[in-house]
Amino acid sequence: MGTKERRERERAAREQRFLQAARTQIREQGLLALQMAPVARACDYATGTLYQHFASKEDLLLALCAEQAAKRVEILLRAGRWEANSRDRMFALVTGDMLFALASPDHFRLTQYVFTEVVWRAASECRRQAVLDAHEPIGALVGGIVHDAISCGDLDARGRAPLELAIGQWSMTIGMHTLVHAEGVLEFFHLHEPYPMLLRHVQLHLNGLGWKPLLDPFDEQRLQEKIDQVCATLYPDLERAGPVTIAGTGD
Amino acid sequence: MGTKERRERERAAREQRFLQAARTQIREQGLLALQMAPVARACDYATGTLYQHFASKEDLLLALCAEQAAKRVEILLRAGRWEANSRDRMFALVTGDMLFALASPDHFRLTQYVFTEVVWRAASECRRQAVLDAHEPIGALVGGIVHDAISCGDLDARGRAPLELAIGQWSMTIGMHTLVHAEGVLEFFHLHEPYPMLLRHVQLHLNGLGWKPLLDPFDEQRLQEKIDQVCATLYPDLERAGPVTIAGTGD
DNA sequence: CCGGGCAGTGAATCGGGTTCAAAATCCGGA
DNA sequence: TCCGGATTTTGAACCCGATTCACTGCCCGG
Repeated sequence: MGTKERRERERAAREQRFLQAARTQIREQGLLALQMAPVARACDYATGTLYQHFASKEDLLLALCAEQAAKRVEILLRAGRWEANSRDRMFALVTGDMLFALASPDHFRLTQYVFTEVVWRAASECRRQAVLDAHEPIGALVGGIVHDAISCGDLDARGRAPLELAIGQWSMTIGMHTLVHAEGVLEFFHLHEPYPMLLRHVQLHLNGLGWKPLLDPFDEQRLQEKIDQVCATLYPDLERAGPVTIAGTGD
Repeated sequence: MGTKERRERERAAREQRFLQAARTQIREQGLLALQMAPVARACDYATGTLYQHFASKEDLLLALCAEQAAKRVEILLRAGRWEANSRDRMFALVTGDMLFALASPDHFRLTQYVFTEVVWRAASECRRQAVLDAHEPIGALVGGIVHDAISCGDLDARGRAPLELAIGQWSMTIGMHTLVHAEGVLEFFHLHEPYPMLLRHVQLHLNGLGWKPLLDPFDEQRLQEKIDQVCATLYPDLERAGPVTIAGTGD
């Protein structure tokens, strides 16, 4: 009988509705104002029902994070599938991440919050695992690109594992997301256009690794072309207000 | 009369006691378990008195963050004063930050939490400003080092402002702190010894910038010497369990 | 020595996450 | 179709802890 199965499906659908409602509430009122009862009410369920899906408020936040992470992964996988040299694919990965961050600022605010000791600890073990699992493909993807680079001679591993070589890019990207969302910090130091700077520094770092073919990221023209190419080829759907421009005056 | 002045001094002293008590409570029970009433009680004051110093719990957290940031700045300033070439000073800065992070893991967990939208927004405006002000010297310091590098020819600015050139290092460092404190993430990707990797990637990035004198960070011997030199010269008091080692098998 | 004001107090208030006993619903078997 | 036990849903009550505020008593200038 398909009864059990149908139940299961309905339950999953309801969970989606809850997550959707939470997302809406966060978008409209901010993370700070998220409350459990209104989320349940918005879906025409009692508070208690919500707790059959999520062990706590933090648990719900992790679930939200995992769900959005899946979307992010989907974007990033495009870079992995791209028919281009290894360096361009690695760069495309960071670019995709940047575009996703610009398109979904809420996701990174949430992620930042979720990985905080206080929140992380307050969620259930299995939910934590789900968040990690949701991010796993990114590691595999990055590892794969580095591996390709090494085996085709674009990159000399110097005896290091793929992820050890990629962690510089990774932490730089995460750090920039953090800075962008740390309200007031960049303005305080008179820094603007953080993401274009990230792209430039990623190229610098790739050069430092000796990842061929080298590219001079201070050659505005070349760098801009590269970015435009990646955006147009892989992420035509993610360009919002306008294209990303490297420009900047440096004054 | 000195009455007003004395009052002021006593008030400041009390604030210190509150912060100290909060720090102790966090160290012993974790950030999650911090409660206002016990902090007040621990200092033999009523809850209400605590609120004469801090507008909210989050406000207290920001104050704690600002206070610890001052300590961090103190450490980092050593790198600025060091009689060494610009590149070594920049590297020493990141190394100092790493040592401070290892010595005060609580500080970075707190900082990560504090810069979160939810917490940041829940603190008072002037407290937020105080946190930013506490970090300002770091920007000045970094800017100064980059500036020196440019003017003595170690680094070609290519028309960029000092902080625009340093933001790569900065975001990489922040990102690594974030990764280190995101429980379970590094283990999940089988990455160990994050800070040695950070130091290596910082050197790689400096090479990418063409910041002279270049150094091959895959030359274990050389890199280790550099690290040892910095630690011994500038941070002899911060080496805890043992020296930082680059080693790593790369398998 | 007196009185006004100012800091300190901690019990009461308030808000919101979480629980759980009762009510409703479902479902397989007669 | 109807019945009774199992399962799910409900939402008001509970609990915890941050925050407030009416009251207390101390300090200081006159």
